[in-house]
Amino acid sequence: MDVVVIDDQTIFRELLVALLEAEPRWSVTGQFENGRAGIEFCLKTRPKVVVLDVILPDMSGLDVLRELRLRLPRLHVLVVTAHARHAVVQDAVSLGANAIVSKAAPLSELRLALERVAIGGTYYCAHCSQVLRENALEPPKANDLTARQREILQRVARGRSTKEIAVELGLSAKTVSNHRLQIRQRLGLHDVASLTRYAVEQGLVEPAAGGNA
Amino acid sequence: MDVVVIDDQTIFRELLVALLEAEPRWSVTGQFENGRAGIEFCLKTRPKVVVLDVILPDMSGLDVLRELRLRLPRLHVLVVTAHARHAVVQDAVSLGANAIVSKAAPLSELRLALERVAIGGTYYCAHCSQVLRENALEPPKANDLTARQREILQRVARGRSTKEIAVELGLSAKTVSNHRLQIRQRLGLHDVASLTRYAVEQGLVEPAAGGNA
DNA sequence: GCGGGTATGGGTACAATTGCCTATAGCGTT
DNA sequence: AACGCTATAGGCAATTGTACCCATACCCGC
Repeated sequence: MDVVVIDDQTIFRELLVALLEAEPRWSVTGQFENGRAGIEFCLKTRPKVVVLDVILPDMSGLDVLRELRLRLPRLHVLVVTAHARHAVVQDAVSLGANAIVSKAAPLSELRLALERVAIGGTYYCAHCSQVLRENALEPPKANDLTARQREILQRVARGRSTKEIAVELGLSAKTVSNHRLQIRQRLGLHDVASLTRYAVEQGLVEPAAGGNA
Repeated sequence: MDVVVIDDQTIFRELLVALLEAEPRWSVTGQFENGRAGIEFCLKTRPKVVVLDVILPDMSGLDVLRELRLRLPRLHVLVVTAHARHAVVQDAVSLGANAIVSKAAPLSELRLALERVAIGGTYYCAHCSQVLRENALEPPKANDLTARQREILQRVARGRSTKEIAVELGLSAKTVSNHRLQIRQRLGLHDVASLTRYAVEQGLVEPAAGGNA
């Protein structure tokens, strides 16, 4: 069974390839550390299975997945991810990943997922299943913020004080304070540092500390 | 040769263990996904070599390294890191890591590093050597932080309060408070949000908020 | 219309951070 | 030996953020 591995962590990638090559059932025809080269190779050689990491240097693994789905609909894609966050898992499934496994899952789950996708099945690792269930149960806005809240959060993550935000937005300091409380409760993050990292992750602010004071 | 592996990415860890166990020269006596359990095991069993990841859920791999160095000076530690940033590489070397290998390096470098540390040698992967040379050439920048300050900053960026940090490091809350003041003055960043983004940029913490399962 | 969520404001009390001062001890450099 | 830097620790006052409570007003869907 032909397999292509796309992951930028070379050691991880080579370890995985070694594992696969050790079993006669698998044959790794190509391994790549960026999305573009991996896509080109898949278009040319049409492997049966692709093991795809989410974090790649040139593009997101989810973008790779989208492109592969468009041009090779019958390809089986197993997504592996270091950070099995809600948004990532949900997006991967929505984009048609046949399987998704967290790198924090035991190796046995990865093996199982490989066998499943090889025969056209699907597999979601235990943690990802949990995430999917939570997403399905809770209305989609569960971990989403309103536009106003994002506006506030963005400024909090830029280091603005409650007063400054109030002036910038023409509000009472009390209103901003209440918004901040709402945000913290909704996200379950009760300190500025965690809120900031969340904002960085969501792309609301750039990690660069300087330059935008 | 007894080896202990400490890495929170289970799949990576198990792949590495499988690789080591496949060679009679190596014997993996324990594998752990957090720093505390790994340290306890090392203190009890005194292995020859520890393969240590920098990113761990409970504490930084560099903190683990410091503690292991204090209590088991003859232990050989091979540090592996997903983000081979300047500060991380420099700190690892300063703390006495016998080898440091980026996860982006080829597997062959990891094997080589293992063989070197097994006989008491050292090894720095190509990229890490490059980083070390650059650090050596450039005089320490004015806005660089001391190891202690980075340790504090890392915890601040993880959302820890001054009190919590004091308890974690066994210091007075006042000392931590003074360190925080020093850090803010040196970086010219006078709020937690900016400090957090700086820490994210420097690779001291991951942007992921909350538990990064 | 009525309930739910959002946006807007206020009050109050407590916890935490901040800014600035002091001081001692260790460590390496000159 | 003297100096500078770091790490340690304390005091004190002001500011800020937090966690609760409350109210009004708007809009949307049932």
